Amino acid sequence: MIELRHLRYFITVAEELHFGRAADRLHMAQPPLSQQIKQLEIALGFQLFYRTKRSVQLTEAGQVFLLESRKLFKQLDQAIESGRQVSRGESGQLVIGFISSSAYSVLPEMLRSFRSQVPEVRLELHEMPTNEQIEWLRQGKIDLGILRPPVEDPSLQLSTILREPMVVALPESHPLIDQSAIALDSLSRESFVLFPRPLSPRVYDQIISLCQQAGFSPHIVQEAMQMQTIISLVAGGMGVSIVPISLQNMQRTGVVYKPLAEPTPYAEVAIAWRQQDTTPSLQRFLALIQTLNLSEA
Amino acid sequence: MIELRHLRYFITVAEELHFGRAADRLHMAQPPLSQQIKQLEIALGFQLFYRTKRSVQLTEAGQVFLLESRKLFKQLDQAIESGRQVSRGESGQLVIGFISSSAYSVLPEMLRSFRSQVPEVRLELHEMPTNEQIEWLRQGKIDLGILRPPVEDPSLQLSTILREPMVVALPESHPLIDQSAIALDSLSRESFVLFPRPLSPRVYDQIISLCQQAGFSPHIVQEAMQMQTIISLVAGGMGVSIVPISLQNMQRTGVVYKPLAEPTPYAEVAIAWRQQDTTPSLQRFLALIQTLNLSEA
DNA sequence: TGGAAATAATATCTAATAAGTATTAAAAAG
DNA sequence: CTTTTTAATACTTATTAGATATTATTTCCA
Repeated sequence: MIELRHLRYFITVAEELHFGRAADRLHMAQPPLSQQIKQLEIALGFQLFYRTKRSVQLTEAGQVFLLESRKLFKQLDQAIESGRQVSRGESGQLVIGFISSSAYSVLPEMLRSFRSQVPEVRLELHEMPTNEQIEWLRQGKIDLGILRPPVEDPSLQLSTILREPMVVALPESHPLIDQSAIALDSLSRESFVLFPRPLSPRVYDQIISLCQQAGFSPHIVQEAMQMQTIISLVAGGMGVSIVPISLQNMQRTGVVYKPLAEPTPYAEVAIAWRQQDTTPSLQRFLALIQTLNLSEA
Repeated sequence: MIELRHLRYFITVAEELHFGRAADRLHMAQPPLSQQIKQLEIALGFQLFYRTKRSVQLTEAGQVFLLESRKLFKQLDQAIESGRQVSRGESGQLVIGFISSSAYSVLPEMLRSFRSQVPEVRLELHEMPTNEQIEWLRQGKIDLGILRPPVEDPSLQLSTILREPMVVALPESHPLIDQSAIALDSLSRESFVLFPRPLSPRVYDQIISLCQQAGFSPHIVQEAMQMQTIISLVAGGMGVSIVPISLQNMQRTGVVYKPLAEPTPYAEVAIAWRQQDTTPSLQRFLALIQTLNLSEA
């Protein structure tokens, strides 16, 4: 079996063209050097040197193999170097999952500052709902999730990065449009467009419970996975909705957002990652998020 | 000291993500495998795996190093293969870059004699200007360049193979055609067709400077990358030019070549190759060129 | 829960093999 | 023709890769 030792020895002998001197340079005796070179020649299947009893010369094949061997060591050095760089977090990649609504709030700011401060790390982004993110985090398919709490899984670590108030989204033709704040009970006869409960059970239940307190059960005419879709449905007059305030950033025409008259529920956004997962890229991302004030985004 | 053994073991463990199974595949016991991997990590200076007591995962650095390690073995195989080929006398190929004008001077003779004396080496030829050849030599895309000095790069070796006088190229309808030699100042009102300076700054500057000495700055109406094109433009009456004498071999009708009355500048042609590059094919080519007398070509 | 199974690490021992020593054979130098 | 140089061979020693036995956790399942 060929080992790097063989190549190191070969290169030295090829440079010295003298077994004795090469052995000196390698801090070893001459006979084992001869043996190792012979071993290499047998493994390769061709002669590296023309030897007489007194002199040593490279064969043509030996010349070619010398160049290739040197290249090999260069490449090894480079492999080690790039490994070290990655281990120091000076390059590498970070795979991130995010909920669609975060694209209108925290995500842009996070990406911008990571890009500018850690440009050597490649980012890969996947839009997906919270429950799917949890699964992908477990399987190691993503390194970081931007999602809505709660997350029960104890192997995942969680940090809340944003608490945003919920607002009412109305079609611009709606009669309540002139009010500065909407009382919930004025919506008791309205059709509601909401996200499916599994997407964010906590926020969903908050909304339902608020309506209950206002004395009615909301009439849900349509569910949609994506916040964008919900907003589009509202714009199309399908109904009203209650959504996180950051959706305002979408600038969708045909929709007007109004604060609630009642004490507002808050929708939280958190980041989640595997507890044991300590890739340098991730560490840097987490450290950077600490420094950001995302609540205004 | 890192050995290929370490890399073989690492690759297997990385593929199995399981020390026990990896050890099986390697026909060895699990403990020494753990030890060798640990040894490798110490030598590299970074972790390759995240290990818990029960599971193994590649670190980011490990992922990078895995790819690099595989490349390394591929390159080793290739090194062995090309060594074997050479040893069987099926020695590979020689890739040559050449300036277009050499096709009318040194190149044909070089190729003919190499072909006849070293038929087992395949030749690959690329026509390209000097500056491009230098780049390709550096990148190892060509093994030998036939080009115009100067070449500054210290990693390249140079040998001049031809010094040829420059002559004036005139359209055959030109009034000066009856003169046996052309005095430069008689061209002060002429339109010139020349190559772009970067192609051969030394020759270009020589021409300009000669004109200056004759008391005028040449009026350059057209530049062309290829000497053939320049000659065609002259034949078409676009202007006159000053070109290496070997262009006569082109036998282009409609053009007449006349020596200069002034002391002639010489255009040199040289061969260049990587200093450390000593493939047998190249060596033979270089040796052969020594034996040729190209100055008459 | 509690115990069995799985799994990587550690400690210790054995065997393979790399390296060393002594010597030989041949060639070159004087 | 002797001395010196040099690589190869034969044999011994030292190193270290690998094997065995065991341990410490963790996971899985009853």
